[in-house]
Amino acid sequence: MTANPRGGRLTQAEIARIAGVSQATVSLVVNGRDEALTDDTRERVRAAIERTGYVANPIARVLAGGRNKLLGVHTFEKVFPLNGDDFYFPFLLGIEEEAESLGYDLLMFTSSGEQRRIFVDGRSRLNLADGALLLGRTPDMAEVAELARLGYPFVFIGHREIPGQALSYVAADYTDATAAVTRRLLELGHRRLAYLRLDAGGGQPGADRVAGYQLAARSARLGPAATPLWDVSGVDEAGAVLGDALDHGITALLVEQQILAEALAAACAARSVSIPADISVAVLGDTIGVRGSETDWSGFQVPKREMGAAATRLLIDQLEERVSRPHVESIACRPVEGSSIGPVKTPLAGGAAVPEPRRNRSITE
Amino acid sequence: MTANPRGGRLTQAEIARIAGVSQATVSLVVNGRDEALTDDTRERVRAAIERTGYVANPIARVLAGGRNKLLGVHTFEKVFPLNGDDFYFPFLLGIEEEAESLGYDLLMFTSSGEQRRIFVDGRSRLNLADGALLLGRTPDMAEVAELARLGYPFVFIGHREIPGQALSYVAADYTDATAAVTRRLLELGHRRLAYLRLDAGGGQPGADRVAGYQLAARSARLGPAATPLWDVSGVDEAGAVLGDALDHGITALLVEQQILAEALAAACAARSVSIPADISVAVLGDTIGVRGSETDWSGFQVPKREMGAAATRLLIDQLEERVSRPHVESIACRPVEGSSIGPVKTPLAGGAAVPEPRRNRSITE
DNA sequence: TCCCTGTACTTATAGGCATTAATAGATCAT
DNA sequence: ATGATCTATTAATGCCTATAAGTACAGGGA
Repeated sequence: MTANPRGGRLTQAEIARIAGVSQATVSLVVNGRDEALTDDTRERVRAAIERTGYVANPIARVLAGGRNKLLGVHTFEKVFPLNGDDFYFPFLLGIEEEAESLGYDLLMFTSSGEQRRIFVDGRSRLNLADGALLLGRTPDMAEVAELARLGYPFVFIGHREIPGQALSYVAADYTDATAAVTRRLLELGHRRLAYLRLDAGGGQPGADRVAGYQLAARSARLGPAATPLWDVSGVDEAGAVLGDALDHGITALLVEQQILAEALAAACAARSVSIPADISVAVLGDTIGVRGSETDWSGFQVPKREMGAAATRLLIDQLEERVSRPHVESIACRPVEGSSIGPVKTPLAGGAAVPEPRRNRSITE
Repeated sequence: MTANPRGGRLTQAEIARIAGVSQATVSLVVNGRDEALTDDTRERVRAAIERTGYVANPIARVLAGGRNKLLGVHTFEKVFPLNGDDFYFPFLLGIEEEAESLGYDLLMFTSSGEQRRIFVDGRSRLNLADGALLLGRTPDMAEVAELARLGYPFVFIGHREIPGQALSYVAADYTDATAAVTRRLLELGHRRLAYLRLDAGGGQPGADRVAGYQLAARSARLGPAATPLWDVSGVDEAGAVLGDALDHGITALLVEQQILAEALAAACAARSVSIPADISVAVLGDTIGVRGSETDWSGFQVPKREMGAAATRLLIDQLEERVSRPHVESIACRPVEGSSIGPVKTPLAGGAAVPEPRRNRSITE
């Protein structure tokens, strides 16, 4: 709170004194509820505000039950991570742009620990803001559920579900995007595909992608056996996975994480296997841990910026009661043509199921 | 504000009612100032708190305390820029960490336009926070001066001066760091150096670097003529600059912007000139516009994270009146040994001044 | 008995704002 | 002139907590 040049704090009472009106009148002007006021009164108050640079104290405002045009941003991990990972950056970009254009400021909550908590001692500091945007790869859903139960307005960025609790969220349509990539590969003549993911995939977004993959496969009358799902436990397994794929006549890979695709590319280079001439590889948008790439990967991109903007818009719409809560919004992913997929090399007579991989490549579902 | 499950809000007054004491007594227990209380009273209050799950409302708490534990962050350009430039990122990292550990949250001000304004309609939203951190390559110093005039507590990240106005800022010691790099080159036997910068350099930080360069040169009894300053108008000029340098027997370059150094590296590669065997190149910390590099540049790094942390600490110290305002802090840059400088190839007999470059390479000062 | 000194609390207030009920003043009809 | 009806503004209240100031009571000394 700024001290005014003359010592005392800058409050509505002070403005009122300067303008020769009551504190209540200042409050009316500040909040635009000044229809009833004389132009003269309004102007005197405005002039005093202008001259002093007065701004309402958000704390007092919240306490008094008002709104403060502050949007909370809670991330379940550090916003600005040490390792230079850009995960949050594009989201924040969209959030900032949209908040800016709608006249809201951002309140970024800091909190210690790797896993950040909303509730500390049973209370949430989010209350400082009118509503909040929640981001994070590893949210504590118990905390989110509690927040929802309390009726606090928030929008999650990313598809999140709580059983028996409807949530507001803005999600990329991974299912649709993955289905589109899968169909594209089928169009190119591929009949033996595999879906690869690290560490059993990334929660709900991962599950959505797999759903799209299987959906497209079923539509093309490819059964589960012909469209396997391989869990890879680390990028160092890339070589072995590639071997398995080639051994079993797989001609196209859908890879959830780009970092895994990069490892595959290295493995391909080592064996003189060409992408896409020998094998097509599509990347499904997850760029965790990647900084730059030699390859122009085909697949799709997650519209992070748009998601951030849409979530911000949605939250503000809810706060200003233009949209009922909860509300879900879906954003299409940006398809990337790229150069890592191509027509199948030697189309096989369809129908032969893909055999089990040799080693610890488990097939899920 | 969290609602009590049973409908009414859970306040100290409510706890007091349950425990049969006054609200003030509850406050005393909550804040551990209960030395004067009977064990019995204390226990009754504690039991009531326990049973209801009451926790003090942080908002009312700060209102009563007069501070809101909010630190404003104002950037004179977009915080999250479109082009993926990480300029602000490391600063924010340090700010976030320090704010977190000192119990402050961050209020990021959004505002439209490329050049962001502190004052909109004659008022400053910074007042929302207890104090603010200011960042930016192109600050509007008139606005900063106005802020200082109003007595608003702020700390600038980066060396900034306003004539006749003392400011608080945390700056990297470019002068010292550049002097150190220069001395290192002199130790390696170089006697013909040049300082290269794009677009007439980067304001105050640029001026500080040049000062360090010239300081070290003078100490080594090299006059201005032997230590020229070349302004380069664009990276596409790198080839020509390199030609000039080689023609004139210059063996070491101090390059303000890494992006210019990258262009020089490309030019060297094109002419089969080796860095550092044929020419030494030191980079003076400015990484604007660079994403990754093939070269392990010698020179120094700007301690952005430390600067952010130090500025945050300084601001909080000022707010909590442990340090008087204004206050200036200097942070040493991290020297980088790197592999782009080496001993001079063919030491010349010293003393010969560097001739003027042929073309539009102007020598400043 | 009266005063004094603690002790164990309570009362009152501030902190800055939003909001509602109340009031003074002006206008109008009767 | 009197009340009725508006209109512009203010006084009062609540939000929840921390804290300074105050009070009631007990015990001890003179």
